[in-house]
Amino acid sequence: MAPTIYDIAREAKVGIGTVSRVFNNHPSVSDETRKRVMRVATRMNYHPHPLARGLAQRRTNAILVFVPFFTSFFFVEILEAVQSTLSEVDCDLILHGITHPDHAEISLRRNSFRGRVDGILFFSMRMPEEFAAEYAHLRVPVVLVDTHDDRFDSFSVQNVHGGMGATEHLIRQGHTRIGMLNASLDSPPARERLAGFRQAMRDARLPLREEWILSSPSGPLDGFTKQSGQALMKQLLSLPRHDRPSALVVSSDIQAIGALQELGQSGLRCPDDIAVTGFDDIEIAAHFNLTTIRQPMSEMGALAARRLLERMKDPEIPVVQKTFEPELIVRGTTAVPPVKSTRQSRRA
Amino acid sequence: MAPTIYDIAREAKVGIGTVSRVFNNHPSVSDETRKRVMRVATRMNYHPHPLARGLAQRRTNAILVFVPFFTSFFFVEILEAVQSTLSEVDCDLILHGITHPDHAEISLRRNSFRGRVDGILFFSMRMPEEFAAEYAHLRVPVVLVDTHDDRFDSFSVQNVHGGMGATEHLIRQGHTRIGMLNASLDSPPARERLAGFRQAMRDARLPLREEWILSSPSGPLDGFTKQSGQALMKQLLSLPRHDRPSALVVSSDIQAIGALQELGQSGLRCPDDIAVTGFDDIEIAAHFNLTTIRQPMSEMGALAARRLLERMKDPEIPVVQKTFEPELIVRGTTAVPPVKSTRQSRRA
DNA sequence: TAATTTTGTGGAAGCCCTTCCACGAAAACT
DNA sequence: AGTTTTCGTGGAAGGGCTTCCACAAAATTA
Repeated sequence: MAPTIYDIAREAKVGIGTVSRVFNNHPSVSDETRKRVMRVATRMNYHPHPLARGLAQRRTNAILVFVPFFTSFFFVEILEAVQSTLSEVDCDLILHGITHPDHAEISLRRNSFRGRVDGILFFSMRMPEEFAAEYAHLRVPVVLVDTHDDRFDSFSVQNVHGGMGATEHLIRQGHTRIGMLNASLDSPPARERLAGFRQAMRDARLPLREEWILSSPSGPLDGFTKQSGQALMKQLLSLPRHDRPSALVVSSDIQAIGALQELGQSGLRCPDDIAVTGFDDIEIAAHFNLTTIRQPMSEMGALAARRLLERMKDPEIPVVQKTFEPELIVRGTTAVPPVKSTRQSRRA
Repeated sequence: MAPTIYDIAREAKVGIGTVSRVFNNHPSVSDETRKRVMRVATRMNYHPHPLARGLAQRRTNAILVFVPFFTSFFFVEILEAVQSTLSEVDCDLILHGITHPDHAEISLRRNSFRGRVDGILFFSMRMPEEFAAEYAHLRVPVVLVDTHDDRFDSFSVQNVHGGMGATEHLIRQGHTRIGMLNASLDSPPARERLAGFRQAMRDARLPLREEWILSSPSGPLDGFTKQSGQALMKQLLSLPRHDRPSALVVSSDIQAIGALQELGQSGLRCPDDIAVTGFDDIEIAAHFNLTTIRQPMSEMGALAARRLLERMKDPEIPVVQKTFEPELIVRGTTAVPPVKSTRQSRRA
């Protein structure tokens, strides 16, 4: 069997405490002893048992990450950032990919209570109240990203500004007849993006045409789907030609892509007939040449992970709520009509 | 603090052994006692400590998954499949996303030795020999996916057949002047795909023009990158116009996309000037309308996870090497020139 | 030189479980 | 009736570590 600390102690002719101290970089071990222990440990291929260590130290060196699998696009980027931050402190990442928001609860219940992990990183979903209350009360280190709760640190993007930014961009392009295709209003981000849109329109004294402001019904993924985008666009195109907007703010890239497809199938062109903006800047947005609002997912992931580590060190630090400014990424779907964009040459 | 088994035993007026038995569904506990213990446990919100349990049972209920982040495209799909399989048995997934193949070694060294996990799932990378030997010797349950080693169970796609399939498809389309843009020959899959290409060409008695068979130099990701595809295409296009192939088998989608971009920038059209096939069927392949060879990643992930669980139950079961037949997905980049494909309408 | 402080070390106790052995009571047998 | 088997249970031992207290030896101070 694998050697234990006792084996090393015996071989190196020291006490077990000393071996432990060597492996924890405790200062009060003489250089000579330390070297001797290390030599024996290397020879015997000794590695401290993580579970035993965790049990004794009352920590696990692992955090639980809840990500929705269905937002597969940024989530890779996020995970990458999170992991690279965690690896600096040798902390494991236990992944719980949630395929349906309701599963989050089950997943939380089964895991996470006591000692399994030292902290939780929770992405893009609302944490069920039962757990939120429990965690807040027990001071379990929890950090939220792309979602919000007063009781926990949270990192999210300024959705209102994003909605405004997209709208203002279209206005600057000369559009005055602007509509919005939104996800379900059940989703806080969707509501915020809509608020930004309305605000920008009001600020520019442009008319808000309610029949141009369409939202998904509540449904899977709160309507952040290609199907939803396609359906909403179809609904919009049922309006008579002369009574359509010339530009649309869409509440997510994935919906925008659905909308673009519908547009294409109706023989309409983007941006010539209708300009479109997305939201998120997911990987394929660039390939669709989609103007969009970028969320700094990677940055948010890294900062959130770092924050979680701090909170694990000291659970009493005050809660912070940080918001990020989204960034407008201008591409072909909002090119000013007269100027021919270069996207024509970029096809496969 | 959180209640322990002792607290429950005291409250329920039973011994600790009994409490433990209740939580492990041990049969020899009377119904009455079981109920009483459960009632107390629920009231006190008791949950067994996973680390203590792991230490005592000598297992962790966790497996380590190594995935290359750089293949971000399928990896989401894989993880989803793996996790859904694991969740059936309440096993945790510790994720090690590798950003660079060399990191795998560091990651393996730090983790995985002894008790941290019960098994390892290793994707798409060659396992460093040092560990392979160690694991094989110690009978650590290891399952490989999209990579191969005689000492471990492995699940991978028939790359040779994939290469042949792509080539044969082009031949059926009427192409006779066919080349290949390959990743680095350091990579076994790259070599196998090339072998398939050569085989198909030989079978069809078509000439193999070595100057049309280009491979990436060894480098980052073994040349499975957009940059590599772009560079190889550029190199190919440096041939005089009349001396170019009319179709190219490319060893991965990501390279194919790079190649297509280069093609576009040179004012050439696909498939009219040069037809292209990819490999993998990553998410964006569909958006590029890329004909490709699909790997059943999700299926492989699920089967691999299941196999790992079996091996964890019984490490002595014989090693199996399963290969999957890849599937040809025909799209626009190999459309027969005369027939106008529908992809023209599908743009944004 | 004696008294004090510092340095390095050993190992018991404790972290929270599981598992096994022992044992009394009840049930099933002579 | 006594004897054997079964059932349900208690709790010690053990899993491999950390941490703290005690203590001897060495270094410092008076």
